[in-house]
Amino acid sequence: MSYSLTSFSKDTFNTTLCEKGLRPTKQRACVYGVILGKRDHPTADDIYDRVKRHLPGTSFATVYNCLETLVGCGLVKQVNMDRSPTRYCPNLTPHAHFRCTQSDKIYDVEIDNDTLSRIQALVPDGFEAENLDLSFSGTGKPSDI
Amino acid sequence: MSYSLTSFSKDTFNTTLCEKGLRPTKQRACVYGVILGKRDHPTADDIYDRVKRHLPGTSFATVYNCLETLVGCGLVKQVNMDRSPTRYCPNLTPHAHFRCTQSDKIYDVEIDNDTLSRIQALVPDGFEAENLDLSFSGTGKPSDI
DNA sequence: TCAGGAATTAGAATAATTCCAATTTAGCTT
DNA sequence: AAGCTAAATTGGAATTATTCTAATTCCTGA
Repeated sequence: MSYSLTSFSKDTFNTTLCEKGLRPTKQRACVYGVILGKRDHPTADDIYDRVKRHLPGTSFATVYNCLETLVGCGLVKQVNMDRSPTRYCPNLTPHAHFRCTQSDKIYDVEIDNDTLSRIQALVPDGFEAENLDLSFSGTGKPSDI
Repeated sequence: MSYSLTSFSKDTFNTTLCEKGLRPTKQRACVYGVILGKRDHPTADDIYDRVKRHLPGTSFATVYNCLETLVGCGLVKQVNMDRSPTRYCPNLTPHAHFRCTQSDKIYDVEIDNDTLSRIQALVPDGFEAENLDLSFSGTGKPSDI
């Protein structure tokens, strides 16, 4: 296999899955590996292509299954922008996304703690937010255009 | 027709469309009317059902066409939460959304100007945000659960 | 009233994702 | 090491929201 998880992420991967009673299979490792390997917010389709280069027999269903598992145990995040295909992201820190409408590229946007807590403070009393999603779209880096 | 636009919104509707060289047809008025009439963030499907009660011959394609037109001229906003069907909202002020994962209801969440400008300030130099989307999900009002 | 573009229509097509039933695999037990 | 069992994977069918298409109908302004 030409993809490789660093020993750190291999460890995170194994322990995170095992803690939940899930098996660290080669398909799951590969999906996780390709997401970590090229942090370009790939779609399931992109991931499928990349995974097939390492594990040619892999099916689409497996890619979706693996993604669901990885999202479920918090190893990767889903990024949904409008109606476009879901993208996946290994950046687990709280951050926003910016989509360039011209290149369709997605950029991570840091959220400082102060702004983050102000955002969280918007949630009215009686509501309990488990998740927050912040995204921008517009024209991105000059190099994209 | 049992739905009715207030004279204010009828006026907004007519002038906004006419300004863009678009026709204020009865289907468009009806779609706009049902969205204003029950501000519950309906899906295209919901809107289709409601419109059919007033204009029985209306097709799904028309509902989508009308929605596209209304969104295009800024009379309503699209709300996309995760992968669920697009919802529509007549609240044009900058606001966020909260989805209760138990009832699947969507609530508008006000964003004060101060927080709004802090959020806008997150966008890095060289990027120009035309749109911002902020949404929360979690457990909503006790009455929902 | 008539022409011509705009809007609507029904139904087919598409795209992303999920489901399903059958097979394979991994991780125990012995 | 062999067998067992539940978990994971597989290919293909199904689903769902949405978009497309080509034909028809409707407005509007000459």
